[in-house]
Amino acid sequence: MLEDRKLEVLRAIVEDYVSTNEPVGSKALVDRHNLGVSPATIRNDMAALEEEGYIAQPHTSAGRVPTDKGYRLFVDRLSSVKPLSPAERRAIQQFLAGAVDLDDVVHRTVRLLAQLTHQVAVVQYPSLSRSAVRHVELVALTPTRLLLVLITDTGRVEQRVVELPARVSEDSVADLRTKLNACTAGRRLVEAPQYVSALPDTAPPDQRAVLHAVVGVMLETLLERTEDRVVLAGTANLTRFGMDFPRTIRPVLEALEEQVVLMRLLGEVTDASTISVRIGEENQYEGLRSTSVVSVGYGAGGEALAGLGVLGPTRMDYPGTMGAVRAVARYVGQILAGA
Amino acid sequence: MLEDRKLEVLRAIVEDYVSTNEPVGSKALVDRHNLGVSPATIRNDMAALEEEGYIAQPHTSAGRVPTDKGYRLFVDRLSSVKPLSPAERRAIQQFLAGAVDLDDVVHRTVRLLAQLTHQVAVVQYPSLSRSAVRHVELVALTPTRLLLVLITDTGRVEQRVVELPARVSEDSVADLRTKLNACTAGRRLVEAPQYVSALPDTAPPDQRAVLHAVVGVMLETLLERTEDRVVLAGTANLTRFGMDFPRTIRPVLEALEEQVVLMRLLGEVTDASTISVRIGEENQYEGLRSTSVVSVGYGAGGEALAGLGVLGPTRMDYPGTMGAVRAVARYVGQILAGA
DNA sequence: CACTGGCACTCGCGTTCGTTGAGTGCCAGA
DNA sequence: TCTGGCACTCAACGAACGCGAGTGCCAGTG
Repeated sequence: MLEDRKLEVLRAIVEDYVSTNEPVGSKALVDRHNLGVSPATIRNDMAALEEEGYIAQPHTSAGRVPTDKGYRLFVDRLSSVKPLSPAERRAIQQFLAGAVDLDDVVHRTVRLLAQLTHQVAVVQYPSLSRSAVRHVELVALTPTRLLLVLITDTGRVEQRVVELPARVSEDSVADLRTKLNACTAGRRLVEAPQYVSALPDTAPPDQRAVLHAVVGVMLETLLERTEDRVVLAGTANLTRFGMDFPRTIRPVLEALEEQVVLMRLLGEVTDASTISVRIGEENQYEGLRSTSVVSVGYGAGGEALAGLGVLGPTRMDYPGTMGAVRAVARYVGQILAGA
Repeated sequence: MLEDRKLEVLRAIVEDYVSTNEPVGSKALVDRHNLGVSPATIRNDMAALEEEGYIAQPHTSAGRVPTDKGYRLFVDRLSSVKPLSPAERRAIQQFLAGAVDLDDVVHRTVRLLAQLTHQVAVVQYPSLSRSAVRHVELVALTPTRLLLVLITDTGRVEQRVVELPARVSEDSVADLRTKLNACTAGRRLVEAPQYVSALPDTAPPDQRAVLHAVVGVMLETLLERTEDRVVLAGTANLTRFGMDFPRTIRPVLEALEEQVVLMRLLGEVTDASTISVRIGEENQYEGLRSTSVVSVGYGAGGEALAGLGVLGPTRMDYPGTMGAVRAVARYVGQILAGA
């Protein structure tokens, strides 16, 4: 009974604080939510909650504000993901359906997510390492220069120029192309290197040098840039924080410029069905200690190819944000599966 | 004589204000620059400059601040582009030389520019419309689906999926590929459509439908997305404005999210040798009225393929910024010419 | 005629200081 | 276990005020 009400009070505090952005006091609490008790009673509960570290007061004689720990409890036990309205779903579907290629899908997604959540949205390109080779193309630019184009089953295209140690004929380019495709098509990108690197040994001696060059670049493409690209949108939403400027927003903007940091925000996501929420201090990166990150994996099938999510103040509408993130991830998955 | 000194005073005001970010008064002026006259004399000059609209005072009994018109005069007549130090040049060259492909060049460039100028940097991808077709590749994904890959002489690669109305054999794909290349290779992208669109008429009737589909997508690729991609970096530098938060930075961040606005910032650039400076109110877009944009064209040869530049407060180190922008544009041009 | 020193004036900024009011903790009583 | 009452705390607000940087104007001088 007592425990139950305390949790109810915490939920009320989180909800009020999120919507008003002002510390919430005992009086306001009983007014807005019809708990059947007096302010004094609530005050006792609040004192207990503070004792346990779920809420805090910015200064004496101010209302209470949820702590990171408080939000955590709220997310884990007091809230459920809020589904989107049918109208919103329809809008998402229509917006994403208009995309013409992978680039377009990703860019549309990130903008959509930013608009939907009014926060900073981050979308990772379907990662090379988890997708498979659909086709390898070799194009002779000059007799000693090839363009290697790698196409994955997620529609991603990587290209590299290969400088050759010797001239090659159109025929041997075609031969090379066939060989490369034979040993990589359909393979996961993580597996591909072992097959590719064995290639030069099987070739006639006069082709080895050329093959080596091509294989070298191919391996480089497969390994080096396995998961680099991230797109973001909605940074203007950062200004909606009621927060003080340089101390808070500056480091966040700086963090968002670091590809590495962004990747790590989403990188740990592997499961397409569970939504990950990292709140305030739970974030690794120091500049993001005052923000929360809601992310989820997405992909064509059941397994996640990459992550997407949003970043906002810890004072965030978690149920709504989680709903939007989940919905967008699903629709993107559908689009990718269809394409 | 009098005119000369007035201009000197204006220059001094701009320089002091840029470096201190505080309205500059007559006393401080004679102290810091050794003009051989008394503060009272300067005051007269300042009154005249204010009368003519080159400077203004934020409020009575404060020092003077340059107006947009003042900065304009400063840029046009009182300053010269400041060349970079040899060390900086070396750093630029080394940093850019490490790039592996066009994407990498662009991303490195934008980060470099942001770091060099401590401002928001914007770099446009070499525009499709001004570059030429190097190669067209067709890849059969399934019997009724082709991947069209368009490679330009600037290293840019565009790809599209083509859904075919009928099954095609490998042979006819090869045939198609040859035809497409024959009629487009080496042509400017702006010229290409007229050659491509004539293609279906010359083909045997049984190929027409397929050819139509391919040509349709090809034209779409050539026309629709002629100049879309822009990359930016250094938004965190916006926080270095001493400015008040929501009123100033918010609209700027919003503007920077609009691809269209960004494109227009650089879009007018056509000449690779002259640096364009747009100051405050000179900007078309309303949200950027408190900022200045320094931009220049860049390209492999003499002619500009695209633009790059930086955006910052009107209170900006124009000579230094112009120097950095110009230098970076040159080196990028070299890299592109070499690749 | 251009420049200078002097002087009165303006006004933003920072400080101080009192007031206000929301919110709290605690306690005695139902 | 809850409630009403009460004294206390303290951030926020606003008025008052002195400071000082900076100005405009003017009479005087080479």
